[in-house]
Amino acid sequence: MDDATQQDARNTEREQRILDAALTLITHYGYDKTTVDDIAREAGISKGAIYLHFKSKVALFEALVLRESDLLAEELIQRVMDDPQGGTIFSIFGHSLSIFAANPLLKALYTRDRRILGDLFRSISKNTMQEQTFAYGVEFVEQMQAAGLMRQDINPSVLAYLLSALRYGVLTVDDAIEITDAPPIEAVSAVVIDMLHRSFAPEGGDSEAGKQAFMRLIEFGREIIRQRQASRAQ
Amino acid sequence: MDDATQQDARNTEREQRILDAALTLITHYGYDKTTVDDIAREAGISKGAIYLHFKSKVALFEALVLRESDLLAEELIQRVMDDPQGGTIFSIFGHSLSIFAANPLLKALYTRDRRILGDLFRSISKNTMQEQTFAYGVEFVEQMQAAGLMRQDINPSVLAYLLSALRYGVLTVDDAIEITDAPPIEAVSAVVIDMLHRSFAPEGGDSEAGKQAFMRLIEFGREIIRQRQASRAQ
DNA sequence: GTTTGACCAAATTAGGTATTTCAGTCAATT
DNA sequence: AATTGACTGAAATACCTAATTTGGTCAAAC
Repeated sequence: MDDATQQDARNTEREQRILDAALTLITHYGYDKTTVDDIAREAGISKGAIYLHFKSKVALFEALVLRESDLLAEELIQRVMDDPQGGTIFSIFGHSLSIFAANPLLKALYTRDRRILGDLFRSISKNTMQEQTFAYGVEFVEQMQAAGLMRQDINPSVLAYLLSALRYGVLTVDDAIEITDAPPIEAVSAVVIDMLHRSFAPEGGDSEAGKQAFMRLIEFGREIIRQRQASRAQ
Repeated sequence: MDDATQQDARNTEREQRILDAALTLITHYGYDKTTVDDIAREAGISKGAIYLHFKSKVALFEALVLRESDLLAEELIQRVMDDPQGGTIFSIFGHSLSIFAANPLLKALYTRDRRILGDLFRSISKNTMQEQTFAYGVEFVEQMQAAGLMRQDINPSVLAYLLSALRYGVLTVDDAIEITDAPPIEAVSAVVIDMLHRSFAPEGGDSEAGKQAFMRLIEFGREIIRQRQASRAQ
């Protein structure tokens, strides 16, 4: 390993340390209350050094979101592939529920949680947020229906709305409604997967074409991740 | 009709006018921004007259919630009884979704919408809100399971959580997530009912015992309404 | 007997100023 | 060359006081 490469590795390592620090502080105190100085101290470096890696506080936050979002996507694919009953779009939905629930930053982003996003709540557009959070829009549902992964006799905009509502609801009810002893998210996800499968899986079981479409979907997801990582490395 | 009765009728008529005025203004401008004077003017009477009917602004609001909540319960029972496919707990859930979505005040109460509740957000406890909004808690689900109206092989606290999340999500997603051309709530409710029925109805179709339990549930609801109206009339 | 609206105290808001905080820079240090 | 932290201007916050609003009352009007 030559000097330049070693230098590079140390650089990325420190960048990750900065992002780790930012993640801890922001998810705990919120974006507004977390100062660049706080992040630097938590990462064990000076404030100036932060600016050797990120051109602004917002840029740092965006980099953090990208990192978390890629990690989540990778973990999601991993879990779906590992799940013996995982070969459906509904299992993707369910596993993503679990993972989102466990990721305070992306959960806050998806649910537009002002307590954590602070001022960013206004400045980041709804679209930006959803791009990073794998929304289930109408177009997506239509594609799934066309690919034979979802029942085609259900109005796609109704189904898309229902999936969004379900996801948003599971991630946010307990903020608004008093829930005595909330069940573990994994248990909820499992029931959700079963429910969606019973209700919206195409009649007649898994077709070979369906499985292929599912694998194309996974591959497509991986491709997106690769592209984003490449464009970030420039 | 003697004088006293006529007087009484005029009195209730005016009380309803006040509540109508309050409903319009509060759902439009929020509780804080709506003054007692505003309500009086909208109802075409003086501020003093308001206090002949309600001892305070909060008492007026509480009376409004009770009225709306009773009306909603009556309409719900009506719709469920009118629906040819209405004889299940899931149709109650679905119809209540539609009716809640169409009732800005109770929707705001259930979703704890600060924009409408204003200061009341803090002063009204979570429990009070839910009492008036027909929550689907664990105990309720357990009762439904015991009565044979819901599958018994599903963890009641998971199911209760899921139902709450679904309801909360459907009523609030569009506040947080960009939804292009949201479908009509009736269409969503229909799909929700079908989904819940496929997923959580007991195996083996509607039993006679199930139907009886359902009718007991309806009768129980009516009884609650009667009691509340009686206690209000004193 | 009813209903009104002027009236009051309490609370909220407006407006303005002093103080502090903080993102971002860069000369000095290592 | 890499890193630091004192420094700066802009922005947010705290603080104060004056002005306004508003829930609730009650003597006067109807």
